[in-house]
Amino acid sequence: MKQDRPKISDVARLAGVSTATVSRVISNPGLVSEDTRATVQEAIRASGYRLNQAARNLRHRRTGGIVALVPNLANPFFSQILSGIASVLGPAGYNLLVADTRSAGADMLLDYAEPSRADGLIVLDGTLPAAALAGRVPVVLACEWVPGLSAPRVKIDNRAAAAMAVNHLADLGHRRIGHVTGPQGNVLSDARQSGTAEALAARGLTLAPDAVYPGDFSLDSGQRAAAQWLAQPVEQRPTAVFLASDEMACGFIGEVQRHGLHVPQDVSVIGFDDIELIAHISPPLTTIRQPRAAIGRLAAERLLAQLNGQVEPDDTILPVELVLRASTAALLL
Amino acid sequence: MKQDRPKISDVARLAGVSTATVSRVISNPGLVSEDTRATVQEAIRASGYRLNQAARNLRHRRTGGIVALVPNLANPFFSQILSGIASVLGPAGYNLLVADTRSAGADMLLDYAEPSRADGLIVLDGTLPAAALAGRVPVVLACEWVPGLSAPRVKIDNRAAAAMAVNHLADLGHRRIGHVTGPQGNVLSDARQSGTAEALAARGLTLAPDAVYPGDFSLDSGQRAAAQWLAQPVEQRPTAVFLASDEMACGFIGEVQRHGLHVPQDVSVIGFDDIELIAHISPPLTTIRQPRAAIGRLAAERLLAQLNGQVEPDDTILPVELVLRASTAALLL
DNA sequence: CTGAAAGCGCTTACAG
DNA sequence: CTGAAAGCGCTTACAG
Repeated sequence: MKQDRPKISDVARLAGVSTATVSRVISNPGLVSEDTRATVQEAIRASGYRLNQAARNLRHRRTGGIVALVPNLANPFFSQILSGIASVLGPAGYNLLVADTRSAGADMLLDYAEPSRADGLIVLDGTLPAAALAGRVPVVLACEWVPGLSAPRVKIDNRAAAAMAVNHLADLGHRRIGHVTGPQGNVLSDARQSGTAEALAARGLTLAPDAVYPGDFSLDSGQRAAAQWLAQPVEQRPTAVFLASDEMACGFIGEVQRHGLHVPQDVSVIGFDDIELIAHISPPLTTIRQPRAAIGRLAAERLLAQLNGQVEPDDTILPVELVLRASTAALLL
Repeated sequence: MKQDRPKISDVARLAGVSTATVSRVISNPGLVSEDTRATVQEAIRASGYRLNQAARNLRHRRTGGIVALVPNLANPFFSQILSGIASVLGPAGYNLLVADTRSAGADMLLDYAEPSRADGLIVLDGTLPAAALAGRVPVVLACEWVPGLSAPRVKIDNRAAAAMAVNHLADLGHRRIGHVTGPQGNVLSDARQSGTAEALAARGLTLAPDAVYPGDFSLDSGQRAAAQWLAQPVEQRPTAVFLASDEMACGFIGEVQRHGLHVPQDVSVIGFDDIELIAHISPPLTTIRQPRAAIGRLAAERLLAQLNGQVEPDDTILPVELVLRASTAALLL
């Protein structure tokens, strides 16, 4: 299209040196004498030369890109993680490519795990097939993880986090405690549900089957869980509910309020994630905060470390935090 | 790293043909006889050959990537737009690269507008300098736009959308109508504020200076606006407020409720965007819906059209929709 | 229909 | 410290 883009040979001609020297001035100036360097730099300036990354990458047999595989790009939960990833990838000279695994086919995934496509992968979707990812470009798993795939993981302790939520409710005197789960087959759902059951058991309580409401992290599923809860007899239904995501908690509270009941008077509600908005709803939501930006940053750092040859397959577990707001209260006797 | 990745010459040797023929089988099979094609395809299969995109791109003088320049990746507003963009770019064989313009320096932006970095740009940040973007790779502006930069725009009619909001409030009998603005210097803020003033004027009402509250689209700024509103004398302050974003509306409502007042009884509130969550808060928020996924899809399509040589510098204006929920009500006399 | 050869724009041992 | 030359892995006019 543009024949005017100067290339390295144009600069070389202008400066009266070889292309090798120009290349050195660009990528390893220490190798070049001060005089030559100045001449070349002037020629670069004068010609308006800009490095062609694609050519350099081909030569280096790398792509300069890192792909983030996200289950659902439209879900705001991931935007802050991406933001964290971008904040370390950019300065390190890598492009961040994003792909939505829900809308991409299986063959697309294979393409993304191609060394010619990306130098590494940050996988945020635990439902991907391990086989498609194994033995290809370096991978880091963030938040979710792919069972059977050995790769560094950057995550929180979901069991312990769930226990934290449950203990908070139990500390407030609640004994009938319910749980709204994440989607079936999701590693996070499982971990949070077992964490819930274990924490209850540790306090002599049980997670009754009719106190477990199936959800899928979405607002709508939280609303449906509330409908189920509302349909139960008052003396049987949980007085406090731990939901595996803030979105669900938001949907739950909205539905409960729509039926004239009050949070936390009629039911205490605790969520998970600490997405920004839920601090501003009424009542502000008590929740477990996940350090999303930090997860993104660390995942990116782990991947860069791998690319630089450091081998560190250990998991990184980030701390969560109980954020107390107004949606939970002591059980009224 | 891996010496085992077969290249086109390996396949050629295996099939007993030239590399040119292999290349043709891959990218233009019609040019090759059926027999040869079968032999080559078998050799590809047997060798496990996969095309090296970087090399093809260098040869084609393209990168295969489109960069989306987002003001703030952590803001959920953009995730659905990105999702729309990704849904058309993927099938068209392009990678979606994302960059956060807030965290990237000015020189980084120049890099992104490099033909060696990306084949095109989707700009979602109207505050970027036109000079940095002009005369470089093809650009499409989405949502926001850069004044003075001539490029196709995919957006809504922000003035008309603001008028829609204001008219709804006026139809409910409100006469003192307030407005919480977006950030200073943002093209959307300006358009929505003038739309508000014009619509009021058209009905014989005015936008009083003390009924304009400065915001920046964020939750916190909505909360601050509410504090300002609460500090005004009851008989002077607006009975209805139009906020330039849902996040601000959410912050506004939360603060008003925290002070014991009720929405919409004490003040009607209408937002902008229709982000998912605000349908589930109490009261559910009346708002103006922006078709975010469609904006993303269309922006991507316009860009692909440009890349294919179609010239169409016209703007695409997408329709908005008034979504009636419970946060607005008739003025009580 | 097929092949030899040049070239996309860089980088880097290898000499000197 | 610098240059000539090969090569990263493809594609595509040009011949035949």
